[in-house]
Amino acid sequence: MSELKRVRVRYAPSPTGFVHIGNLRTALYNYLFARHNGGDFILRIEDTDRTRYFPEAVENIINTLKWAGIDYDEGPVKGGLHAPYYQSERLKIYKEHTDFLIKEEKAYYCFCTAERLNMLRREQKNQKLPQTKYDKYCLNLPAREVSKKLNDGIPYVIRLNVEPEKSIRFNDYIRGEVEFSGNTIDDQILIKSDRYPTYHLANVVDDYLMGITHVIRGEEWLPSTPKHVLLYEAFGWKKPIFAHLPLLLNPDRTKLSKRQGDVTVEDYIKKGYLKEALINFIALLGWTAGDDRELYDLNELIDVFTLERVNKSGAIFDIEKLNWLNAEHLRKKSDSELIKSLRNELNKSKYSKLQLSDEYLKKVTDSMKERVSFIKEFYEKGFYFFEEPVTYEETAVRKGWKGKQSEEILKKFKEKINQLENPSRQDYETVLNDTAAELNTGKGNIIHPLRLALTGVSGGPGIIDIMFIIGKEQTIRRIDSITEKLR
RNA sequence: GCUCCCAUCGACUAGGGGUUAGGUCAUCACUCUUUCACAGUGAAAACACGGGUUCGAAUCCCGUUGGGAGCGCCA
Repeated sequence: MSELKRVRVRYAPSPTGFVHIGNLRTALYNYLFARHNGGDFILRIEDTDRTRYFPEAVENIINTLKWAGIDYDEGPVKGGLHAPYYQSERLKIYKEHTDFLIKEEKAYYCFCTAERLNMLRREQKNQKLPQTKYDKYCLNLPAREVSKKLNDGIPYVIRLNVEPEKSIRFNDYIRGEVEFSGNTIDDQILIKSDRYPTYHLANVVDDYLMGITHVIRGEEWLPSTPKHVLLYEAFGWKKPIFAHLPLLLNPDRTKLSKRQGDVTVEDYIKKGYLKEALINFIALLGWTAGDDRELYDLNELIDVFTLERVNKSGAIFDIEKLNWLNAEHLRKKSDSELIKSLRNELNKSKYSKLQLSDEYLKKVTDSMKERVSFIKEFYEKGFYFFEEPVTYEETAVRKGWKGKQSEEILKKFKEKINQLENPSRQDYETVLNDTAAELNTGKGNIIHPLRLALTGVSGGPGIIDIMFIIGKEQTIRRIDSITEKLR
C-alpha cells in the first residue's frame, strides 16, 4: 500500500525573542513545501521553557509571518482541528503519554538534584569519559521508595530509559542515511520538575498527534534526532520524514548569530528591506531550482520549490546580494506602491512636515528608481528634491565650478529661465541649448555648475529632469544661492 | 574530548564519470549617458589534499585535512 497521506508540516518556534532570520527561512521552506504539495502548514508555539518566555514573542512571530506573506493553516489565533497550538496548554497530553511510558517501563522517575547531576558530570569529565551521561541511579530505586518520594512531594523529572544499542539510523530527506553510534544517547529528560515537557518529548508527541508528515528543521537538530527516533519507537509510532536544513552562517562560517551583525527579521525590516527581497534571498540560501534564475516572488517559489534541491552545506548570509535583490524588487514595484512606500518613509523622516503631491513623488521615484536600493534612499540620495542644498560637495566644486565664469554662465541661464511661463521639460532643455549657443560655450560648462547649484552633489538624475521636478522658482533660488556662497 | 554533518570562484550556487567547469552578487575595465546610476560587453576568480576504482575522476569509494553543529530540568 502506498501511503499517500496529505502533507502536513509545521513551524515550531519557541517564543524567546524576535524571530531569527534562520527561523524565518525554516518557516519559509516549510511553507513552500506545504503549498507546493497542496498540504497544510501549521504554526505551533513551543513555549515550554518558562524561564525564557518572552510575552511579546508570540505576537512578533505571528506579525513576522504575516509581514512575509507566509500564512499558516492551523495555529494560534486561527485555531484548528488539533488545538491547542501552544504547548503550554497541552500539559495534560504530555502527562498521559509519559504515564504510558512509565507503565511500559520505558521511562522512569528521577529524583536526582541538580547538584548531584552537576557533580556526576564533573566526575565523568575528570575521568575523561568520552561523554557525560546520567548513571541511571533512579532507575534502580525500589518501587516502594519511588511511591514514597512521590507521595512526599519530592521534586522529580521523568527520564526516558534508553537501552544501549549498537546504532540508530534514520533516513534524512536531505542528507540520506544517517547513522549514530549507540551508547552515546543519554536518558533524556522528558518532563521537567516544573511538570513542563522538554522539547524532545513535546515535539515528538505533538508532531505525531498533529499528523505531521515531514519534520523540516535546522541542522542543529540533527544530533538530537536519535533521541526522537527512540521516542517514536517507545510509543510504537511511525516516524515522520526528517529533513535537516543547512545552517545559515556568519561570514566566518559559524552559525549565524548576533555580535556579527543583524540576525532578527525585525532588524531587516527596520533597515528598510523589502519582504520580497528578503524572502527571495533566504529562499536562495540553501536551495536552488537548478537553473540560472535568481528573481522570484513567493508564488513563483511555491511553484518550483522541492526539498530534493535543498543543499547540504551551510550558507553564508551575504548582505551584498540581499542589497542587490532589494534594488531589483524595488524596481519591480508599481508607481503607486512606490509612492505609497515613499510617503510612508517620508512621514517618519525629517521631511514629515512637507506637503507633497502624489504627482511630485511620482516624478521623484521615476527619476531615482534606477539609482536606489532602498525606499529611504529616495530622500537620502535625492535629498535635493526635498530641501535646498546647504553645502557643496568639495570634489564636485573642484571639478565643476569655475569661479567667475560659472557664475556668469548661470546668471545668463537664470535670466532665461526667469522668462519662462510654467515651463515644460522641453522648455528647460531649449533654454539650456540656447544659453550654450549664445555664450558660444559647451553645454558641460552650464550643466556641471548647474547641477552643483541645484543639488550640491555630482551625481543624480538628468539635469533637465531635476529642474523640471523642483521647478522654476527653486531653480532660480538655488542658482542665486550658490553664487552667493561660492563667491 | 566524544557524536554527527559538510567540502566547486571572495559569497550564493549549476554540473554528479569525457564540459573551454556555467550563472548570479561583489570586484575591475570598456560602451552608453556631458553627471551618477541602470543596461550592455568583457576580465579576473573555484573543483581542499592523498590514495583507490576506471581507458578516463571535480563527479564514485576510502582516508587525511579543514570547517561546522550538538553533547542542559534551552529550544
